[in-house]
Amino acid sequence: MDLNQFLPYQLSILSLKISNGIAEHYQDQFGINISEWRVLVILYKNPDVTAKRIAQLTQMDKVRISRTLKTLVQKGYVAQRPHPLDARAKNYELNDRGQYLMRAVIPDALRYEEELLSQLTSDERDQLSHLIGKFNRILK
Amino acid sequence: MDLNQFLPYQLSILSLKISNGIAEHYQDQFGINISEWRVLVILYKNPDVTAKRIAQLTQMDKVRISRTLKTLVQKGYVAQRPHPLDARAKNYELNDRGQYLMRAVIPDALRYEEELLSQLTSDERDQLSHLIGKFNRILK
DNA sequence: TATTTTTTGTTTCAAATGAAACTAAATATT
DNA sequence: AATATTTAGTTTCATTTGAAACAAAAAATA
Repeated sequence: MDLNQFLPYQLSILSLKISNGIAEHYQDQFGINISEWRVLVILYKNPDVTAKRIAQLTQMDKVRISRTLKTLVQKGYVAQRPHPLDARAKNYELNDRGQYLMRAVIPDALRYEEELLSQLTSDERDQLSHLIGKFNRILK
Repeated sequence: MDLNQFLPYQLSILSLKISNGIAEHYQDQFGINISEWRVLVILYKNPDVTAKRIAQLTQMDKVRISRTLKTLVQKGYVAQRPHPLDARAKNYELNDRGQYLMRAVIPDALRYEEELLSQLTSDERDQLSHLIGKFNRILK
């Protein structure tokens, strides 16, 4: 009964450790916070997403998503268009400025990840990505 | 350059997924929030800890720790005593009520973890615990 | 040993957060 | 078709959060 090993606890500490370091860097370097970063990643990968879809993909609160999208539109990184099938929803996508931003941020992010992953063996890297995938499937 | 695979991002989503589910349960069942839970875990494992030590162990902000400890003392789960060597600091430890609480909470927490881990193979479980340990060493 | 710097922890205050209530539209039910 | 229910997203408001300023003690330096 070793609580030091308690998984959710360990995982949240680990996740905090990693994102604490990253958050400050993003703010200083690009003027975006973690919420904005998460939403930008989704928008970068997905052409037309609604707030609901972002909620599903990020596990973020809908209020937070609503406000983050508003900010990103105000900052001029994101375009919003009416949803063709649902008048309540909007489709969001990166505009040119957003694309440009992401092309600056991503290499930076990947460099950080690289630095972290370089300290794992190739087997460990495989295991890690396998485990993350598996957990995400388990947790719906 | 697959951002879906971006580790810090994946990890924070995963960690959120897991703790979102847990947080509500702890609040309903035991009236404690995640901050309190984290500090209680530390106090359960360590006999005499200061706020500083808790910060090191949990990655939590010092203001949050200060307030969480105050709450836990008020709720009657934690005793505080002057630090023998440093008049600025205090030593904290679970009192009887705190011990009693943890003996109720822990089996519950472990049951949840069990449920999660039962969906991994024995190899995957080993890999997971190895990886968490390794990351924690890498990240100081 | 007097003075400066650093460390530990708390308080203040402005910003971030999210539950609850709300609007408006879509879907289901009668 | 009319009405009720559910869904998508926003606003309000009370709470949580943490940066910055602070107090007090310890450690370092002169």
